[in-house]
Amino acid sequence: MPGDYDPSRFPPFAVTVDVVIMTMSEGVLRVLLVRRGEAPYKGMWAIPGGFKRPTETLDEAARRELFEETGVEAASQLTQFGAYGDPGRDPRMNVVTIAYLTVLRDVGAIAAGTDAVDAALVPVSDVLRGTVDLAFDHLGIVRDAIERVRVEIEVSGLATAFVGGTFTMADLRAVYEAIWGVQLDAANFRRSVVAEDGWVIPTGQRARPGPAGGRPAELYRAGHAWDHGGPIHRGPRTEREGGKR
Amino acid sequence: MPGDYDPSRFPPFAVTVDVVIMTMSEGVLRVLLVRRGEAPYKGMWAIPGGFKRPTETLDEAARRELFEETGVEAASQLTQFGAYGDPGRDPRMNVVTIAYLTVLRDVGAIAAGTDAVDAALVPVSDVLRGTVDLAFDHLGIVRDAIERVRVEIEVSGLATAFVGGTFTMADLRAVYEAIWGVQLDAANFRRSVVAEDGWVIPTGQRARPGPAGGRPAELYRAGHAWDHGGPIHRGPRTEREGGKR
DNA sequence: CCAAAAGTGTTATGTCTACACCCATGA
DNA sequence: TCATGGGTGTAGACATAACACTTTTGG
Repeated sequence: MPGDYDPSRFPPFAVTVDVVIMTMSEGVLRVLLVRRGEAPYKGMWAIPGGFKRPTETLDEAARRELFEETGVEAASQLTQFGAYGDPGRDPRMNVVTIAYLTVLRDVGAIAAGTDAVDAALVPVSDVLRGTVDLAFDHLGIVRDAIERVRVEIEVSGLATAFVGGTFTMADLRAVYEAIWGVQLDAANFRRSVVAEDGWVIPTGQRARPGPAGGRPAELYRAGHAWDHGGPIHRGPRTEREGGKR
Repeated sequence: MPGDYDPSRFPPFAVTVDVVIMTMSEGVLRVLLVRRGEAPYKGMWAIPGGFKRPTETLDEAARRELFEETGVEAASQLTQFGAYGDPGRDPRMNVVTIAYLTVLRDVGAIAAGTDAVDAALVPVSDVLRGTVDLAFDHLGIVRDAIERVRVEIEVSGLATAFVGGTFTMADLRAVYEAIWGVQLDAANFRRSVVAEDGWVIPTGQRARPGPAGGRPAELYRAGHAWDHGGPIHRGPRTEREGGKR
């Protein structure tokens, strides 16, 4: 190992940054995919990304790529979740990619605006089921991103990134239900969130009910306590395989 | 962004893999550091690592580096936790490093055996306090590794990696207490661990008490349930800054 | 016998869950 | 007024924490 360390003779790699952009619309979790215009994997769907520049940090590269793809300046909530460097993952050369995850709301209009290449918000269930084929090892990257999201909404404030600046309890609850694939009791959900100050701040305004009527829901803003973990936790070790009870 | 994607003209990087090796001895959490023999940062402490080869995966590179440094074949429990690529983090060239974390027991003799360069098991408290200066951005990498360990022992079976093949309840409890910096009730700790099958398996043997006497403790082996999270959890949201109560 | 450490029992307190019930709105 | 969804109350199940107590060893 000491003799290996020769700076003049190291194997060169290309380093890229890929960004998994997630959003929720129509009650389902979706991922932003772009259609590739060149070989390899021409015409297939892929997650947006590009080369890291030597003068920027990895985080800066991710932020730049996100901006170039969507026009969104998401300085916060851009979290690195993995590195991928299997030989042959890019048929042309040795590429190591650093994968980032971010959550946007109202990405629909943005995605439609990037007309240089085709872009779409694909339900993650379709990706996981294999309905859409992804280029490179991007299927594995998206899979890891989903898993990360499932954890992050529990231990960080990621849940509020899915909803707008103001939201109802039902909006917020729908995020947890869609991502965890569970059904939560509306009453207990509300209690958990309102139990402590800092999670949500009532605005005094009301959302107007849907076409079927119903009591108008209170509108909240996200509080400051989400940085240290969310108020909602996954059911107490239910249905763990191998457990006794 | 479409025009950028020219394979013949990409910025080359060196890609390395660094391994943070942690262990517990004398009741304190320690990290394995090696002393650098060449410039830059000659004579300073650093975490072991080396170049990724184009023919191997990142995980394989980490496993190989670990083996070359310690002679240990740790096929499992080698988890990637971050990528670091700030410009200038290596003064000679553009280097992106992928950081891995592993936990070993009885690394003392191993570390002493690597006589090519100086190696030491340094208490992480010393590293965090800045008592030892680390090369490159390795201080930040170790900091991130500690934080990862604190989370992993709660949500995965990492705690058992710190103890031997057989261990007492006190051994296991000491791991949580040292890493979280808390004091746990021995009685309640025991109950939580034996509450469900799968965490620990009694061997029927006893550990012999210390010089001051005391009842000999039962010896256990680790069960199979640790893959899906440990039985011990951090106190219920105590001392969160900004909370109400 | 005494000190020390392991292990058990017990009880108070807190948290989670299910579900009954009331409130406010559109049609 | 009815249907629909929002919001509140509450009793039982369950989990946690604190600590007294018993057991088993070395001196």
